[in-house]
Amino acid sequence: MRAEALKGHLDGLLLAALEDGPRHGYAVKEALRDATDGRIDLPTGTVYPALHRLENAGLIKGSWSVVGGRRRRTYELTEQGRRSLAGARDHWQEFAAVVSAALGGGPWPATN
Amino acid sequence: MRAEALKGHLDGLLLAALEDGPRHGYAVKEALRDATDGRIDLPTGTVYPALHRLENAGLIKGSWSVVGGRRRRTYELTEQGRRSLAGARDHWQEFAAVVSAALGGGPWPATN
DNA sequence: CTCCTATAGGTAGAAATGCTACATATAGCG
DNA sequence: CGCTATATGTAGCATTTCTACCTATAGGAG
Repeated sequence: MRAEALKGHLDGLLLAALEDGPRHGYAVKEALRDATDGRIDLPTGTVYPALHRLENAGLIKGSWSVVGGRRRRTYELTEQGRRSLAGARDHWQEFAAVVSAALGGGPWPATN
Repeated sequence: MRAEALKGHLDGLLLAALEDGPRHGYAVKEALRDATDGRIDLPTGTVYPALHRLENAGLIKGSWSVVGGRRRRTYELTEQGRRSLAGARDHWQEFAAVVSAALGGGPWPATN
């Protein structure tokens, strides 16, 4: 799947991956990959900066821990993040409907 | 509608607007706006560069004319453009299905 | 023990793409 | 005459994802 197609929709997906409970960054990447049958397999250079962005925006909150000798930064949704996720779902629905209609091909309005 | 959401999907929409026959740039913009009930109302600074990109890529072919004292550049799909449009539709279908599934919320696979 | 892979986090710089703001020019209406 | 719609265009900005790197630990293969 052309990954650039995600532009503008990744944040919602990352938030959704955290909806069921806290996860660390690497687990978010894996969850997204597994949930989409491998079709969305983000490079780490995309995941980590995106999580930092979301944290800076106050949509998720991270905390350090050490598990099995490896340090982890575990993220969870903030209240604002939950609201943002709900908004992302609404926007996606509208966006998908509009693009599907326009692309799918019904007759286009006549223009001179 | 958040306009950045279009990133990566605009080309397909522009190609679709030309599927039924040639149109000039301004008409493409209007057709897209009318077909989407005003939800996709692109600024000219988006439309014209995008059409130039598509022409450079060989997906559309433009030609100058003068109608009512105004110069127009009329575009039509090339064969390659038609194939690209078909591909864009396929990619959109898959993309929309994957994002809808991941965002829509079924249970996420467990990860430690 | 050493090498390789998976796990875990990260940054720097490039590439793509849509937007804002501006510039130009004609037609037509009030 | 000025304003709006039509018609095309460019320059530079902003955002976002990607590629290519770097660091480090755990654990299995050899």
